[in-house]
Amino acid sequence: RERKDRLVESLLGRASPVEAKYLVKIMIGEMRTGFQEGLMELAVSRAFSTPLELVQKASMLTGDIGEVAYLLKEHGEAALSKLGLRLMRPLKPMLAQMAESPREAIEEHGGETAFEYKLDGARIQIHKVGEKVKVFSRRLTDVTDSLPEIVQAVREGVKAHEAVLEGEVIAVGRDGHPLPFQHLMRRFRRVYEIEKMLREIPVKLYLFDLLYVDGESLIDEPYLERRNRLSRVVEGIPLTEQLVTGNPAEAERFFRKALEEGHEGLMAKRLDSPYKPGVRGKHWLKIKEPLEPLDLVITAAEYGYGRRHGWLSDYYLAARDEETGEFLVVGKTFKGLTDQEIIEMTERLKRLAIMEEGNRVVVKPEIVVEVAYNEIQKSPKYKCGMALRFARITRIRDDKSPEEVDTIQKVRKIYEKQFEKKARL
DNA sequence: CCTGATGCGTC
DNA sequence: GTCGGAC
DNA sequence: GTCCGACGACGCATCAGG
Repeated sequence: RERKDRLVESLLGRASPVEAKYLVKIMIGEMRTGFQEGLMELAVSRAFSTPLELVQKASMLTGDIGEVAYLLKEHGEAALSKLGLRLMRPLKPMLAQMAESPREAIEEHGGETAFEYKLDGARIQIHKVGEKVKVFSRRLTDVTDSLPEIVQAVREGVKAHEAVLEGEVIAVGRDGHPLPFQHLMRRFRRVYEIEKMLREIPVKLYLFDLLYVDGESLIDEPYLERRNRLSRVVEGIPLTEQLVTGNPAEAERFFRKALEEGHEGLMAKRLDSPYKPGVRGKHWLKIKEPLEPLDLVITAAEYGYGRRHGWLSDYYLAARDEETGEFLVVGKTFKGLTDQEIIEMTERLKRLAIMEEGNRVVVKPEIVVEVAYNEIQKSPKYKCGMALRFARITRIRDDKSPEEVDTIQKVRKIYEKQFEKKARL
């Protein structure tokens, strides 16, 4: 510790003020310069006089802009052009945009599309060469060791010598129903006691894409072709439930069925779309449905950072306990308000301030907001034992008084209702 | 050796 | 992961 | 349309400090 202190001290001592500022920013990992991978790709493209598209493509394929720059410097443009999908080296996953409804997805995709169940788990990319299997997470970290049963399933169920596959891993209960997402997290990046947890929380793989098989890259093949090849290459590993349709009513029924079975919603995939690594576009759409909105009261707020400096932009949301009359926090959010609304909210909250400690201002419970969210999780952090997942403000309810906000008892009822569709540990 | 805080990844 | 804002 | 930063919930690993 002392050695570290001294090293940092001497480094900063030798730096100019501006250098010191950025050294500290690097050390604490808060750059906030607006400079991220997008601009870096542009910079690399200019530095080596290489077309931007080529740099972007290579960046997506390797998932590593540093490596792209290195390749360009050492081997030139030719090395990038012949860069393809490489076994045991993960590529960035293709991402989806939001859509409101199955109908909207059908229209966006030109009259017909492929719907798949969207499972509430973790995305994985699997590389197989013979008996050797590697499993990568969404951000391309190697999670092979945490998921031995997935490795085993792939060895047994993928009937190809070489393959790159994508799927979702979820935690499942004894009845086969999905467990809430938080249980999966107990398995996902675990290094210790893997064997013990393996029995406690079983995980299950559902495959949905095939990017490479026995020497052949499929990423430029259309979705339907990849999906067909996938179904022919696996045995005994389930694929995500799928329905190809142009009928909005049929699609809507499929959506309801997915939700009824405890899943998150649907994906809609354009039938002729190639696999575009790292791209969040309209080829893939995700459709979810929030739970019934809650009216909650703001009991405290925190000052924001960066562009939100000086504004109370992060709000504690509370429900009323009808037994004690107390307001109990069920989550925090900074999402949903526009800059203008945050400024106005800051003024109102300052007038209601009761106590200020550090970055946090405790306020008189008075301002009521409507809040959307996707799940109620069991919480080790909040007193009431529950927390909203992905909470965001959808409306300021100036027509409601704090006495009229929803109760903890109602929140608990919604929490319990989730287990009609999901498994319990 | 144990515990609470922090870091980092999943969503 | 969601959302609003900048370009 | 795309990128970016503003930060939410968990849970495990790791670290600092008693």
